[in-house]
Amino acid sequence: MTEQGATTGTWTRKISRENLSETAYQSIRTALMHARLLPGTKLRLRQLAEEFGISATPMREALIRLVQEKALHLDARGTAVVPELTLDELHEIRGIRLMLEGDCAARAAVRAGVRGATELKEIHDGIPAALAADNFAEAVNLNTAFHLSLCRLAELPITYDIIEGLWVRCGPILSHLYDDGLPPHDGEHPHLSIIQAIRHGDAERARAHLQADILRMGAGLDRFATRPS
Amino acid sequence: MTEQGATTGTWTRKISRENLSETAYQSIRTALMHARLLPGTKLRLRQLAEEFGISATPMREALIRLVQEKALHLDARGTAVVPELTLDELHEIRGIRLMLEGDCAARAAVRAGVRGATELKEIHDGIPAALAADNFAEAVNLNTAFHLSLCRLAELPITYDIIEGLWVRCGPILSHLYDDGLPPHDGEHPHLSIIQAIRHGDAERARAHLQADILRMGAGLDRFATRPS
DNA sequence: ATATGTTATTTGTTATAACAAGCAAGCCAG
DNA sequence: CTGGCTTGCTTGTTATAACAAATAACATAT
Repeated sequence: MTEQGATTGTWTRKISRENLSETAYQSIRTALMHARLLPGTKLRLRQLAEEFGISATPMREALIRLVQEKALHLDARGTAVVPELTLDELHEIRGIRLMLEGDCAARAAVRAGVRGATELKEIHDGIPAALAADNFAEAVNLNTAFHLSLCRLAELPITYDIIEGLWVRCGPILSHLYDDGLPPHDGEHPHLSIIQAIRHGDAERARAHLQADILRMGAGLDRFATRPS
Repeated sequence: MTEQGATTGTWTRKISRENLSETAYQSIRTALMHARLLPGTKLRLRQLAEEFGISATPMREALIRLVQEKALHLDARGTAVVPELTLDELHEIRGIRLMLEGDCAARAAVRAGVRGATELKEIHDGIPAALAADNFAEAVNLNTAFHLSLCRLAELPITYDIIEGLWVRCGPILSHLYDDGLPPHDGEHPHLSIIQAIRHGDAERARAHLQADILRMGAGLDRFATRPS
């Protein structure tokens, strides 16, 4: 038989002991983050379970987890529903992001340097390409990926989880950005300024440009939050 | 029969339908926050369910929720266990708290004013009293209550939830503070400085004193985090 | 026609049992 | 006595069914 020493590299891949609930959880979560589920959508237990081809128990677990991170909420009946975001909530999230993502940008500039900059550049380059093809959804997804990748570079796992949670919550309303494209920018695209600051290891410039980018994007979103401020 | 108009006032009270899983969830959560569960403790599904007098299903739901907010984590087998906190994690949490709680303090000073100050004073006054009675556990709980009440005064619900989540995660290691009492302070107790700043509506002074308090408490905790920094 | 009461259906909640994987104790062979 | 195997038990995972509450549909009376 083939011994372990007889081959180089890994030929075994981890058998993902695929948890049914975990899989369902990830599916719904990325659907939320990719704006494929609109605010107000009801996620019914048995119906969803059938669509996923699983039983109610693991389906319920997936929904519970999403409710816990407030990516969904339960209505009076107990049905999971994609939440609407009030203007107040949107502003509060923006405030938190300015602090936490700002911190990540600053730290990424110190820790990631050139390596991180190229990684981000690669992601960002897809945005103009997607826009040229009128593929707004893809552009928005890449924008999300850009921000999250940046935060990952900071190597602050707890901070990262918080930020990702905020993005999941905002996901459903990102679909509104499709309505009339991404907000404009004057001069160089903010992402490029961020990338350059990181490449140069300039923490404070990275923070400032990232915060400017958050505010730019936020302006485009404000109009679409539900009225009851 | 008695008509509705025949009585004055309300004689009906809302019947809160108590969820089994919700109750179990809250129980474990406050146990964690009050440092009654030590790091490394295993929470076995059936065993816990029996202790709570419920079946496995709602018990599992409670554990899942706590795992989701990282108040617990699952070992390789899938058993829920009270997590240990590494020094890195502790430091990261402190950094986040400096920002978010700092913000809450500043905003509380503006929005809560004198009203909030008296509320906080009432909580804080219990601390020297508890210490005088050698009741460290109570003193630590009051300290937690002080910080969380302060954050509630800022009326930033999303921020508050994040902060509370961090406190839950730190809960189990707070028990180490019992070992040799709360960290000392020179001069006026930091809480009193915070309260005064809030009473005067001085946002920046409130922020500064709160951050000083976080650093003071953090110093007492550093020694006890698990080694693998 | 509207309002009210009744019934049927939908939907979340909990309990229970079958299942699978891991771990430990014990047993047998060397 | 030790190594490896088997057996049984513990523990998480999933499916299913009984249950309870809310909603919707329908019928009836005013």
